Amino acid sequence: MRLHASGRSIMMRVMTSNAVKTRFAPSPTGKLHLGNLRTALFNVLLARRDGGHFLLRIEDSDLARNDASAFDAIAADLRWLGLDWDEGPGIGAPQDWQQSARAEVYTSAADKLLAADAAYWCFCSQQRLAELRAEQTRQGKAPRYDGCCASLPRREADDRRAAGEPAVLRLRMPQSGMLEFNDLVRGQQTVPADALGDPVIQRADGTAAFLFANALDDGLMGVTHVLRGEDHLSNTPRQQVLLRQLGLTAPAYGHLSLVTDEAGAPLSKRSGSAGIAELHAAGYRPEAVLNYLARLGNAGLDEQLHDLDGLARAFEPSRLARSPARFDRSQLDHWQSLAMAQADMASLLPALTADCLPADRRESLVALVQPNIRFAHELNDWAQRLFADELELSADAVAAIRSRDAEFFGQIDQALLEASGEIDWQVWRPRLEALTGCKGGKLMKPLRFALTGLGHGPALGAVINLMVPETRRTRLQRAAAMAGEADDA
RNA sequence: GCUCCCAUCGUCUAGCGGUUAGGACGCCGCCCUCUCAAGGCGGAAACCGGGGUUCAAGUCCCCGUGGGAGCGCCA
Repeated sequence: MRLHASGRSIMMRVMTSNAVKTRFAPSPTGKLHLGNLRTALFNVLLARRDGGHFLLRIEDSDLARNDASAFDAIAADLRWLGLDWDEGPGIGAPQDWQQSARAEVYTSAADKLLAADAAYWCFCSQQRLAELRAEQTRQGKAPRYDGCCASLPRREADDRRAAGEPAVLRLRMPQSGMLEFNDLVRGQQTVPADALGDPVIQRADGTAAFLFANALDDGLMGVTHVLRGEDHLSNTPRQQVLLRQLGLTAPAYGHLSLVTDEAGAPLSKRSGSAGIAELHAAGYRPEAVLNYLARLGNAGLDEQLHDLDGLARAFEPSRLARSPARFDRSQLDHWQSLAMAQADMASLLPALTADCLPADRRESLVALVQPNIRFAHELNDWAQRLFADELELSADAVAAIRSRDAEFFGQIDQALLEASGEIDWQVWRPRLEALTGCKGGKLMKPLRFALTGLGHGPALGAVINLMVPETRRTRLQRAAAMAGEADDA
């Protein structure tokens, strides 16, 4: 795996000393979708707002599902959007941010919990657990561990383990009372303690379960604020108990509502249509995606396109929506249009790959059509349209051209021949109107179609100036021929 | 089934007891323009239902309904 933090991130790390630290902790099991990405973004915004750090932690403790290419894809997506991390891949040792490199950390914390009797060995077979769940479900009760092994004497448990009997480690949860915490976005939360069973924190193979590794790392790494999906809401009390037993400070948690697809169904790792890589490939600009996502389920921002710092300034977790938010392509497109309108030349030129135009007109073309396009690849359509030898004419174009006669195009062609260099459309338009006897749209529409094949586009005077004179002639003569045919017919 | 979360225009949302229920995207119309885009102006469009509390409820409470999550040796 190759991961590098940007220079800017390293600078941030050195220059900031604020205690706030947020994190994004994906497991490399699939690609990021917009919901994941929004979670990452919100954590970045919170860190930025308070001048804190953002940590990218790779949660690959479950080795079987680890996937190096997924890992790279996640990093690539985040980097594309400029969501750089101050701590994580590319910075320091893997032990600082990759769970598969931290096995000893989890083992030693597990030992501590065991020693404090905050956790216990459970020898229940998977079969027994399955039967237990089935029975509980049948009785209409919530399926959860019944505490069968909770009171096993430590001595006996140790003997059974020594004898090679497989066992998992479970965390002792309070049996009664209420578990409370204050959620950054949802406010005060209360869960009855008896609704929660004792969760497995270490698997039989000795690896740490998600609940455990995730909370422990937050505590150990000094994470102060965690914004995560609402699917973790009910994990929170367990993680808090866990950290308390270890004497670690739990971060403040805030739970974000889901992002659903356009049909209202939950986004999955398989939702290809809303995948980041797909949006990238489709030509969406990172600023557009960022500005759209920053407002999804979030109010309080103005209608301007902002960079990360601008978005961060107005970020406030308690203002985040608690209800699910639906992905809406037309709103993303709106931000894409704004982003395109404000894009700078340097970021647009690489997208212009068509080679049918003179090198010295590349920038002029971009400047001319930028206000008319939504995606950079459309530059190539315009390049073809204005500079290619061949121009395909639609039925509409043909009809518009045939609405004038051959003389019309011939006159314009001849007149334009006399023009040298830049033509001043303020002068030339009235001149052509007088020459052809056609005013306004009667002149412009057929001319536009003859020259570009389209009925709309940038100001025609500018289009004419940008075009190569020979191409202009070819097209006018072709139009004259077509109009002539119409006369004959 | 149990526990928890959620519910305002099609969509994203403002609203934190008294509002002509506001904005944005999209849509429609007009203006501008050769045209498109942009911009300007205008329009259609919402409080899930039922009970309370209150002089007054989108706003507070309860019950429904609908949606979602969790209840795993997944993360």
